[in-house]
Amino acid sequence: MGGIPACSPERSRVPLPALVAAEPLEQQQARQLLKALADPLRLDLVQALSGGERCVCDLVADLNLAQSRLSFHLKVMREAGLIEAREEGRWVYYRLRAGALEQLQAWLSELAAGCQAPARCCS
Amino acid sequence: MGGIPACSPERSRVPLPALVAAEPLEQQQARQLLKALADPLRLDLVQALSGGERCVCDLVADLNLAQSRLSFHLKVMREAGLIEAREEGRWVYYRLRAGALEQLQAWLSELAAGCQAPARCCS
DNA sequence: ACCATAGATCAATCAAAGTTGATTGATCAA
DNA sequence: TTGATCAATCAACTTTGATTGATCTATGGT
Repeated sequence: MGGIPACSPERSRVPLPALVAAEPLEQQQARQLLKALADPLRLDLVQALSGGERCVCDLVADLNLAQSRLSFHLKVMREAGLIEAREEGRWVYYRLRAGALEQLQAWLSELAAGCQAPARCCS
Repeated sequence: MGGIPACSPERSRVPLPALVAAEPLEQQQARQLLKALADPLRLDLVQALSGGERCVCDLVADLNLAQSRLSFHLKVMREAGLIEAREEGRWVYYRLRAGALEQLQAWLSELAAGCQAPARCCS
């Protein structure tokens, strides 16, 4: 039919930013990951995904929440690089990015390294 | 003069909640820690404290921010158990709680453990 | 072609966090 | 005692983030 399909902005399952391999975390990336984790619902999602990949419709059913709400939070997590998606037919499966978790651990580890130094006396 | 001093609510340097030893993190505690970390200014603070204890006046000067603003964020971090304070004369020194960082690492580690399981097919 | 389902997006609303400036209590030095 | 400095708190305001319901595109079955 007529009309050029052009770009279809809907269902835009693009890879998205995503973190690069096992590089040490930039502060900005760390912040996004932490923010993606620092929400009650998203923590429930992380928990649900900690056993392995799940599709959206499962998550909607298991956690008993509005689909648009879930979609919103998945997007936040995806954009932070905390999870990634895989499409299969009309379903989308999400899983945690183990690499992101490892990067965060490494980042925390560095913080902990020198934090016990005695105070420089002020004034 | 007259009047009972009673309790002085100002400068209430109480220990505050704080986490217990090296117990595994409850979801609620993890969330508080993550939220305490997931803010640009607080990340700068964490960075500043990662080299060791610092007093508030130093932090105000180094990061060049309003004192009340700093105080607000220190409180958030303190209540999350991410940092702890030590008073000395009219100064207050803050430091990162290494234990909290370790707990978070352990928590992340558990998440990463099983997250690579293949999808259960839905529908 | 038609309809049902999966899932993303948008606009509007509402709630939670952060910012600012002023004030207050403590502590210390002169 | 006076005055300066440190740091916590409060109230008013602004900004950010989450929720809701509606809409829209894909996909797949009939």
